[in-house]
Parts: sequence; C-alpha cells; structure tokens
Amino acid sequence: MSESSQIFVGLNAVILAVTDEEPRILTLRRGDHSVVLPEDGSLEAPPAELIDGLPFGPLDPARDRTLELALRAWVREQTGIEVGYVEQLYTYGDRNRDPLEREGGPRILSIGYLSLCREDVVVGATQARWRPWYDYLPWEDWRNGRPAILDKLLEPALKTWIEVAQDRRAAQLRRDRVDIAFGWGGAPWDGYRVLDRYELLYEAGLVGEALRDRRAAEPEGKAALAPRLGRPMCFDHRRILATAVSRLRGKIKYRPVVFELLPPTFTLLQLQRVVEALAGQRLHKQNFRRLVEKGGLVEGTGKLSAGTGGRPAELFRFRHGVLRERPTPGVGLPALPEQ
Amino acid sequence: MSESSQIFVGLNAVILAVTDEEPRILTLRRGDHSVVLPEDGSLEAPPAELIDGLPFGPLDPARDRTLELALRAWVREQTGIEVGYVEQLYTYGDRNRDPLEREGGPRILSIGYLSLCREDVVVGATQARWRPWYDYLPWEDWRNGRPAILDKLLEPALKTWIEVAQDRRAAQLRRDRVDIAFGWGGAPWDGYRVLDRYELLYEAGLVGEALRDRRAAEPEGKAALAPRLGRPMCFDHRRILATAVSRLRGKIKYRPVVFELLPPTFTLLQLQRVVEALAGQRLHKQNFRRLVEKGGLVEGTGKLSAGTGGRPAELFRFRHGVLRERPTPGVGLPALPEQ
DNA sequence: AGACTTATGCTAAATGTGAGCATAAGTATT
DNA sequence: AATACTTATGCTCACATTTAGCATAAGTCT
Repeated sequence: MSESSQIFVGLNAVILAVTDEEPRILTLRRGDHSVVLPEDGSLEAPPAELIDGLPFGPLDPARDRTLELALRAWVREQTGIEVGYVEQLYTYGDRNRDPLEREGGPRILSIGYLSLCREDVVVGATQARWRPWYDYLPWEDWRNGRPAILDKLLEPALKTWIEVAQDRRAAQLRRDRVDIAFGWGGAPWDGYRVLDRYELLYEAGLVGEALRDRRAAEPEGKAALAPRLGRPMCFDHRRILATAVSRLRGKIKYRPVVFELLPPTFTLLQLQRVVEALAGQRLHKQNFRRLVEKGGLVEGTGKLSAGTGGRPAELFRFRHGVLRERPTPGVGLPALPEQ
Repeated sequence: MSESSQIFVGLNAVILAVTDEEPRILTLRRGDHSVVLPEDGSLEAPPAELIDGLPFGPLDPARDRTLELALRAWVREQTGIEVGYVEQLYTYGDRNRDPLEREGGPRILSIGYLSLCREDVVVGATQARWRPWYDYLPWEDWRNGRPAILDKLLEPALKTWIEVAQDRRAAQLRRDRVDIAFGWGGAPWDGYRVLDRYELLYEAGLVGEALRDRRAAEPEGKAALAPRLGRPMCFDHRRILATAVSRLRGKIKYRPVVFELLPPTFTLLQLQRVVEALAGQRLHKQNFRRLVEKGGLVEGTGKLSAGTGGRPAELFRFRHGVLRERPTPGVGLPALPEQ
C-alpha cells in the first residue's frame, strides 16, 4: 500500500428522537468542505459557508476496541449524549462522492450508524441542534397528504431530466427508475424506497450536494437552473440520513424498535404518532390499536394518562415477552392509497 | 493519527450459487492466521493449518474508485468470476475478533459483500472451490426436519453454557437469548436469526473460531472440551457468511433477488427448490405456485421443460413489470411449524 | 398395463387487514 | 348544567391472504 493512499475511517451517526410528533436528528453546523481532516479529532472550519452535518468523528485504531465504542465515545464528546440503541447502516467509500478526496488526497471511508433516543435526552453544551429529518427529505412526509414539493418542483424537474437523456434508450432507463422510485405511471408510492429516491435525485442533479460535487469536478455547470430540493448536508451525510430512514421504516415492521423512541409508558396514540412520524403516513387508529394490542407488543399498566383533551387514555408499556412468542414483532405499514 | 495505527480495509465476498438444490459459496483454502498482510495484493500462506476462507482482498485506495469496483476487481483475479449482483452486508472492525491484530498491529476493517451467481458460472484456474453453506452452519438447514446436530450437540452444550454462568442473573440473560435465538421454551424457530445464532455460539465458545481467538489471548483454555459446531473459517468469515444468510433470507421476502440465482427460464419447482435451499425449509408446492404466479412475479413462456420424471412442467421467466406494480415483490416464508 | 413421478387446478377453513359505526369518558364552551 | 368537542375504546362487516388438502393431468419407469 503506497504512502499516498492512506485511508481515513469516519463514523457518522444519525441520532434520532421523536418529539412533538416530529422525527428529529442531531445536526452540527459546519463549514462545508473545509473541514480539516481530523488528525487529532478536532474540527477546524474556516467558515466559508455553514452547512448542516451529522455528528461524526474518526475511528482511532489505537484506542477504540470496536467501531461501536468509537462511535459512542465521540458522540459523547461532540454532543454530550450517551447513546443507547445503535445500529450500523452502511459503509460508503466512493471517491467521486466526496469533494475532499480528489486525486492524491487520502481516501475517506464513512460508516453510517443509526441511534435511537428517548425524547428526554439532554444535549450537552455544544452547537448540536435537533432538526426535523423531513427538512432534508421533504418529499418523504405524506402525513398531511401528498407533499406539495412533488408537484411543484420535483416531478417537473424529473420530467426534464428524463427528456434530456442522451438517447431514447437512456431516457427509458431513467423513466423506469423514476416510475418505481416515485410511483409514477400507476405504480404505488413505496414508503421504503427512501434511499432510492435520494440517490436518483442526486444523479439527476436535483439536490444541492450534486451541484456541489460537480462544481468541484467541472469548471462551471449549466444545470445550475435545476431546483435544489430539501435542505442540503455536508459530505454524503444526507445519503446516510436517507439510508437511516429507509432502514428504520423497514425495521419497525419486524422488530420492536419504536419503543426505543418512547418513554417507558405511553398511550397508544403516542405510540401511533411516533410510528406515523417515522413512516411518513397516517394510520387507522382502531386498526393500529388492534395490531399492537392483539399482537402482544404492549400491555396495559392500568394507569391512566393525564389526558390531553378528551377521555383519558390507558398507559401501556412494551411487552418484552413478545420477543419469545413471535418471530417478527413489529407494526406493518399498509400500502399508501393512491393519491 | 499515529503511525502505529494504520488501517487496512479488506473486502470479503460471499459468492453464492445454488446448484443441485444446494446453496454453495466459493471458498479458498488458506493457511489460518498466517496470511501475510496484502501489501501488494498477493497472499502468502506458510501453511500451518489449512482452513476455508472467503475470497477477500484489500481496498486499494489509489486504484479503486468505488468499493464495489474494488471487490469485482480482485474477485476476478482470485477466482476468475465476473460477479453480477452485489450487495454490501456489514463492516466489521472489532479488534478482539481477529487474532492477527493484537496490540500494536495494524487495524483491520472488513467489509462483507454478498454476490449472487447463476449456476453456470465458470470458476477460473484457481484453488477456489464451491462448498455448501450449510457445512458451515449445519443447524440452519431444516429442509429434512429438525437438524440432528441440535439435539445431539448444540442444545446440551448451550444448556451447560447457561449453567456455568457467573450468577443467577447472568444465567437468566443467557437463557433469554438462547430462548429467542434457538426457539426454546415454546418460542418458534425463526429462520431469519442466523446471525444471532452464530454470534451466540461464538460467545458460548461452541465454534472453532472462538477457541482459536481465545487461545491467542489466553495461554490455554479449559473449555477445550466444548464441541466445535460446523466447519470453521478463517478470520471472521463465518460471521460474514451468517450475515449473508440472514440478509438473503430476509430479502427474498420483499425483493425478487432469487432470480439472480436461476437461469433465464425455469420451472416453478426449480424456483421453489432454490427458495427452499436459501430458506432452509420446505414449502407447500401449490401455495408457492399461487404466490409467485398470482403475485405477478413470473410469467409462463409456453414452452415445456424436458421433464425430470413426471409430467413436463411449463417454463417460466421473471416478470420484470412486477417491480412497478407491487412495492414488495418477493416470496414470503411461512413460520416454521413447531417441530 | 400398472406403479410412480411431477404438474396443475381448485376449495374449505382460518387468519389477517381495511374501513367504519357506535359508545365511553373526559375537557371546553355557553 | 347543558352542549359541543375531544380522544379512547369496543365491535363488526367485507375482503384479501394464507394454510392445508383433495383431485386430476400427463408424463416416466418397470
């Protein structure tokens, strides 16, 4: 292995909590692309342009015995949070994705993690800040019906992208991908394809990061007219976020991970709202109730909640025993109705 | 980052094909633990003891633009195979898992991949060899009923492991994990928990790798009496294999990946046998047929197969259009009946 | 010809899911 | 205190999916 090709390993964390029925992730404001490579773990940012980023830090091969321990260590340092539930998402290592590592520079490998917190986590004295994850992926939130951004910006831009393909065959390929990812042409909207959609938008040059990366490669782009959908993030952090959303939406179907986001006892509506927040869609109340209650996921405590309006609701808790009864305890999501 | 803490990134591939109704992976025989770190991509093996390993090679940060390209490159070099379908599994980086990297040595990160091939792949002139994946995980194959190894070796050994726990509380924790992973105490056997089971057996010291890793750490173990279940592999390759099996069994439920393992046209029984081979369980023939046919996963070609015994079967092909019709086209597996 | 193999069509029963009606039991308003 | 409004909870009907078989078709093997 040559000297010029050192590898840096960064660990990135999507730290999620759901407060006020809104899924929020912890972000830091950083100088875009100007972050000094963390030789000593610190982050220098000649503030060219501040942009959101996930908490992240290097793997210190000498100190950290496992990747997860490394992650916990500097999440604590950077945000003051002691994370509980942690799950690895994906390892990204494309050279062209990261403007920092053009020819000759060190290679950066980023390993994405997802961490789930309760609402009450205290963020230490840092510039870390909670932000709704749908700020970054606004087309994913269907809780109040079809998101406006789809018709106003996204779909017209994608239509253009299909039209400007090199030839008819390339256009057809683009078309097929869009059909499946965004549910065009009668295909249903699939809430799980969050990553597909983001990657497609990146390729189509419709997210800020794509323009940024191309600008670094080419002198000046002509596609500067395209809309920049959603709030951008530095490096490939938004891709990692999209991976996290995909994974989590998939996982709540068969593992009781939602409860990591809730206090020890909760009402069924609270539980439902959290699931809806993650899924980005509304659920039928009575059916949801039946699902989690008959499914053995929760058990009543007998106590009633203070009540936020109407009739007081019973407080429930997660039923640990369900793990040994059913292979896949979770909340299945219905297909989104044609909208 | 200090000089002493270089990071090496290795890419490992579980290359799978299903032939004769048996899932087989490509393995190489290597000298265990004595593989010289691949400075130049070659593998020196002072043959202490030959052991199976996955094809693997380093990421060359200078050459390989993406991780997947790197993988494809040296899978070609090592085995002569041009892989088609490739999917990343997980990145492992625990220090204690790898006997090569005790104190002071370089840190090794291994990124696992899964690749699916058609039966007819030609393996180049190497020592690479196809081997049934159930050789490594024999307790996972329930196609001919409950595997004998469970009652003969595995469960007694686990019982002992529970008993020798430090205290009552620790024993209870072990018990709970075993209950869920292996379906004790009325819990059903969950075909998807392949990784859970392997990790548990590793911790319980019931696979060869655990003994190997401990032997390197401690002078001499007393647990040498424990059975060594399944065929061992070098490094943490068996863990990667277990990850692959888990992932694939999960994925066939909602993505039509099985077809990567089949020729372009096939009979429904062929398809069923491949699914059964992956799932490690038998399926109801008529119901399987209805599932894939009514589900729009396949379409008949009108041609008949040569027939392998009885009445000739129609040849089917994968119906690509299903991708745009249904969000999750795949073959769901029924819960294993209590055995 | 008869036994055996695989393919394929069909159905009854059980289970799961989607949608909505109806009632209960609180809070807010008049 | 009565009324409107909120949320909670029980229940039902229609429909889709799944499980487990029965039954017949159309080949091969002896």
